[in-house]
Amino acid sequence: MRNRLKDVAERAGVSVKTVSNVVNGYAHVRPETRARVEEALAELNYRPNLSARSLRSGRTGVIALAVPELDIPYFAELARHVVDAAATHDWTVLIDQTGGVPERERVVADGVRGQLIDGLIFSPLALTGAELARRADPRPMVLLGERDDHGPLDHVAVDNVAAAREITTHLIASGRRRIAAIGAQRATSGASASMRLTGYKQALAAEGIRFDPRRVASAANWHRADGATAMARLLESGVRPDAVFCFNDTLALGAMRALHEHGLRVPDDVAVAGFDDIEDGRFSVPTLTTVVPDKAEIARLAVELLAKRLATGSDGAPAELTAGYRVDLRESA
Amino acid sequence: MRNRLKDVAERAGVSVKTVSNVVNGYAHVRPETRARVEEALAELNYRPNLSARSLRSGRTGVIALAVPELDIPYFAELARHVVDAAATHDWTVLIDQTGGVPERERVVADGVRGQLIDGLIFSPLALTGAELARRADPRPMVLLGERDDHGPLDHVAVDNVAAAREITTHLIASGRRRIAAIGAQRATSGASASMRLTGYKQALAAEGIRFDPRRVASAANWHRADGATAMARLLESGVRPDAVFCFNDTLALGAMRALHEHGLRVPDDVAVAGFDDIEDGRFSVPTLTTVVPDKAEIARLAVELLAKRLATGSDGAPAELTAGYRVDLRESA
DNA sequence: CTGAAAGCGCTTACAG
DNA sequence: CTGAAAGCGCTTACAG
Repeated sequence: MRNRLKDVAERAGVSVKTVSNVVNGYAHVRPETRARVEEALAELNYRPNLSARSLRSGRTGVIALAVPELDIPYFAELARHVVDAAATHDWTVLIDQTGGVPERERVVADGVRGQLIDGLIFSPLALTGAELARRADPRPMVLLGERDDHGPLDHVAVDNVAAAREITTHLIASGRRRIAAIGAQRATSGASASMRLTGYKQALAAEGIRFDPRRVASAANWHRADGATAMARLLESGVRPDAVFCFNDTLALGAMRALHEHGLRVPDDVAVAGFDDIEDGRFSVPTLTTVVPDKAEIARLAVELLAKRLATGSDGAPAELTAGYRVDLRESA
Repeated sequence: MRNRLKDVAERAGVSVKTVSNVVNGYAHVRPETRARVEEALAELNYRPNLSARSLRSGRTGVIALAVPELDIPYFAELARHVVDAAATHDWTVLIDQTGGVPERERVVADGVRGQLIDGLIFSPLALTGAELARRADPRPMVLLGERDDHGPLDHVAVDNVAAAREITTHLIASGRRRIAAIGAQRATSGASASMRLTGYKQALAAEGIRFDPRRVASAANWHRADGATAMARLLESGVRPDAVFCFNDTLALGAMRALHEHGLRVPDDVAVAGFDDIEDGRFSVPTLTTVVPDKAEIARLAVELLAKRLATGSDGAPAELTAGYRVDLRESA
């Protein structure tokens, strides 16, 4: 059974143009004509061929979201919000996982998708702002996540320095002095790590606590296993923290696990704070004190930025939008 | 800057056909010609227009994965494996979230995507096998998740009854007798719940333990919050379980939280077992004993089934493939 | 308010 | 080994 516009037109006894008008909701179609067309549309179960439509119109109605990994809860939750926000524009979201691997990030930035997508929302880990700026793909791209080197690119972020400072200040205010940090990374892996480290240092300085680099544990990745390893390393190195600020929640959950294995209680012996507000942290034992970025707002702003570029043909100065956050005090600190 | 096949052809001084041959890797192009074309391709930064290509070929190279929610860790982990498996076929994956809402599931099954996708991998919750079988979309679809009523449809599943029986038997073998179950659902929400309940009952019967319906708590959804609520309800109802089999890991994590809030220790007072092997359960305190379905195999089998349909033009009897699982004994039971 | 026709960029028989 | 040309299904000026 064929069911092209042409077949519908023949069945309804009108021209292809008229069927197209009805399908696309244009006004100025006589009610009787419209009814006949709609009947034919239903009878043939007509579905527009999106390839043909986009070949003609230059738009596919598909945007891509590229994140390091979908099974990192933060990105899964973010993806869900992006899908929801995109739905308000009738856009479909195609999800790319880069693994944070430079080569795969480059491929994403350079538009491997060919003309499959209208635009890209990208959370890069490895690529620098300069590399991103000289991408070969002309389609609009919105960056997610904090960067210190963003070139002339739209981007949406949360004030990571302020948030990290605020939650560290809370640890200090609750009487902790030997505060460790987990999650430091070499500068190229996005800037979240360095900004959260900066906020941590600022809080210490403001309260007159000397920064001790031995209390900072790096983590190449931010999975639970990395948090557990880093915490164990810290404990076994002789540093005796009474609190630890983990740069994300999965690190924190891993750190809590390691503390448990070392016979230490949270928060009695060591207070633990995270960043991201993933669902796990609301049900862990103990529940996790964390920074709650407004993920829905991040997604909404990113999608709207893309919509604006798509509407204006990519003109205009790059936008730098900031989404809100709050610190949620729970049981762990 | 235009960069169609035609522009490349003009620059290289050959016909469009020859450029197409080079782009698509067909043999029989003279080396000098190939070199000239490749140079022109690079100079113009040529990207094929996927809309045009698929309008012509009838294939888009995109498959869809439809799951209830991406921020349910099991589905996020599964999605990651599907994306990986699809990559081996050079396919891109577009992800749909249905929320388990009947109307949205119907829209997915009936192929709203128009001709955007070549096939669909679908994990339905609300739709019955009969409803799925009479879908309006001719493109191949592979079902994920256990069903008792699968019509003539390809599907990939894990033996849920056996797995549930096995983990419940472990609880009994470790000396528990008052074993509760959390996660029962009315039949329409997929069949995972009813199959896991069946396996649970079979294990009790095999060991001569009377089934007590008061020990079964239902959960409309399977999030952590639902597990916590169900566990609390069970504890407050006067049932005094010494173990609980939760129908998935997020329920189990929520249940452990509720047990903690009621001052009960896991596993000393109450043993807890889950299903799914999400990453959280490997780092929770205590770590979670669970059924480990082979998610990579599920994804691989589903993608291969789709590939086969796509290759044979959808002919052939429906396939019913079973992926493996194992029970992983950890600290909670 | 409706129709006939061009053209989006590609692939693919068909010739040569 | 290479070229000229048709056609995939749609949208959109252009006529009427």
